[in-house]
Amino acid sequence: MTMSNTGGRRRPPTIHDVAREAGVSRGTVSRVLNGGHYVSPTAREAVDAAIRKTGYVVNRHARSLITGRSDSVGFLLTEPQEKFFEDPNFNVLLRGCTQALAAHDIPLLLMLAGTEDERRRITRYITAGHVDGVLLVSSHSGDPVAEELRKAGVPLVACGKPIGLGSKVSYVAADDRDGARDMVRHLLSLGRRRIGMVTGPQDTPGGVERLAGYREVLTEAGVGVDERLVVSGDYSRASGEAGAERLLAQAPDMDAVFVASDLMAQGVLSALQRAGRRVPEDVAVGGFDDSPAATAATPALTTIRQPWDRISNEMVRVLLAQIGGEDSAAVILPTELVRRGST
Amino acid sequence: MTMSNTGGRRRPPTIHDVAREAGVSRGTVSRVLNGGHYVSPTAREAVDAAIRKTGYVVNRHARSLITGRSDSVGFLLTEPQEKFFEDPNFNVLLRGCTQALAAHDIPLLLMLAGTEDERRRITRYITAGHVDGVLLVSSHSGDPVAEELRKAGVPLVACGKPIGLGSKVSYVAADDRDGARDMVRHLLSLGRRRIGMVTGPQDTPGGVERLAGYREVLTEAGVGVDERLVVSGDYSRASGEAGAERLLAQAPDMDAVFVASDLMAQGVLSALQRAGRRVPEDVAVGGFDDSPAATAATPALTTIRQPWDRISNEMVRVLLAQIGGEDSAAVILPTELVRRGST
DNA sequence: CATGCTTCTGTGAGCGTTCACAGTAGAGAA
DNA sequence: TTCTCTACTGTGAACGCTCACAGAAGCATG
Repeated sequence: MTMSNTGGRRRPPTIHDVAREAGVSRGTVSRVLNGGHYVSPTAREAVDAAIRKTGYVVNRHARSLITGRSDSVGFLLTEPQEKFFEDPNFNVLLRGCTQALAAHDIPLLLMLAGTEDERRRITRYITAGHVDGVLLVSSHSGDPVAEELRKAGVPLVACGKPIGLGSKVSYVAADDRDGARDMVRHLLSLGRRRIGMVTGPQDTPGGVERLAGYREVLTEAGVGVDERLVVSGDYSRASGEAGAERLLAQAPDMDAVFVASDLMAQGVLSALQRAGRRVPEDVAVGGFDDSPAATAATPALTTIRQPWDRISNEMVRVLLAQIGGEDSAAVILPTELVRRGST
Repeated sequence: MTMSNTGGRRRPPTIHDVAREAGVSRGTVSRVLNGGHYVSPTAREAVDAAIRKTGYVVNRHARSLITGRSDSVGFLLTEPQEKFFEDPNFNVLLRGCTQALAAHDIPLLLMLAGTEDERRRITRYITAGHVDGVLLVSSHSGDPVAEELRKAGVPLVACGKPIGLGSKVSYVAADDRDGARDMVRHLLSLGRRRIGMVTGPQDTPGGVERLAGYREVLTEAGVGVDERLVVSGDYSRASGEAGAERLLAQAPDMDAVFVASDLMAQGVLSALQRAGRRVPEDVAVGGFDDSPAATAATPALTTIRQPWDRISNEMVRVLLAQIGGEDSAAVILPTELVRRGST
């Protein structure tokens, strides 16, 4: 037994201790630790045993000092944080990324760039090389922090297609346009022809794409787009409610509505109910996201599921590849129509 | 093609470069960087200028290697993660801690101990000294990870009083018992006497304390506790709904109900509505948490606000103090009754 | 026998800091 | 003068690791 200190500070074993214990040199231990080429089976076994016996864990600081890598990545949120922290999708994303990184033994550093001061601090922290790469949640256009990171050559993967940034930024996104197309086709297949839409904000890629999908399908189907059937929202419940009211006023004959988020769709349901319209009999309602709000609503929402678990996995995969020297990449993942009571 | 120097990898300036630029030695630069005792004004000025000019940022790995500190802390969640990531309180807590730490220039590492594998990895990571301390979210009893960290002498601050752990673990909590007392007193002051309760899980400190407060006030007031008026829930919306149904069956004359979380209270509202009871006329409903669910409910919930922003700040303060060598501490923060339409 | 190749191992250097210590200069006291 | 004290500065030695390189051993080939 090594000397033990009651409940406190014990000097952790170093690679040196392991080498001595295994009867080999530091170099051999290091080789076993990384990759492990050119190591004899006997040496490897001895080292493994010594590691187990001593409880050795590599000192990442020492390693980072020489490799230049930090073996950690940042999860950067530059959006207004209240909004995102209330968003269940964001939570799934954060959780998914943390777990995907954990599988590679890479810790995730949570970075919230709210105030100007925080933005500066975080930018410096990242460009100084204290993380190897950044997972970026900042879908809206013209983000100065992201732009600066891009310029500094920091490996970067955005969630959702970044609007403001140069084309060289990697991103992973759900196929918003195709999802919207699916939903509108679904509504058409139910015989609806006066299909309204409550859009998302038009400075976000998702908002733009979902509207585009809506327009495309209606045009292709020969139904055409009636601009009185299109109103804009900001993904909030309240804006869905307001949007539905405007739609009912502008186009009382509306028989379906595609809402760009489930949360807004909840608001739409309230407004329709207040106006005495039955869902789905009078008006079919389609949401987007498949968030908890979708199942909590009455009736439960037909919606488009975004593959958040796959998105987080892909973001991590692409980021690690980029850290490894590969080129930037864009990954677009398919969505899925989930049919429930509202259509 | 490999990533070339077009916008990327330049060797960052070291303390050496700064020293040369300022015409002083490494030691002096280091002294300016930390604390800064025994540095002449001229030297300090020269160093500051050189730092600005070179854009120097300290290499944390090198620093950590010698100091033994990592200047980072972990935010550890050992609970089932789905549950927590859906909990708005958890999000506020995570955000608050991140920001409070950022003010000290300390990054937060998010650690999710879901699978057995992850638990082992995280325990090793932490006990190896890769973080200086841990903010712990694990209110339920008998957490093996937390216990191991405590034994290893890792600075630890829990959110909510940890049940299973030894008394030496620091924690910060809202005054659950006092909050519950406030709510029940409030209901009594409205003239209600048949006050039911839907409790939280009894293996969490919050669940226990809220029930205790309920019992205390009713006993003190001479009303007494009718066990048919007490049912247990698990903080989920569904369990609130089920609990209300049981209460209505066991005690149809119930004229108020204290629900241990807002989410459950939402379920209670649904059940009461279905049973034809008006809120608050027939049955007054009091929640706990003041989460978004409270204002989203109809009618809006009277509830007990937990001071989550203060909780996160205190957790960070206590943890940093403990890392600095101070003793463990327990901090209990007052709650606040928020009156809305449901009472 | 020398030469080359492959597979494996040990060694010294050095990554960028901090820290302990030694040293210097100037002021004041003996 | 000489000594002491204070205020400041410079210098090696670490910290624990990886990396490049030099060697050693085993085996086939010239």
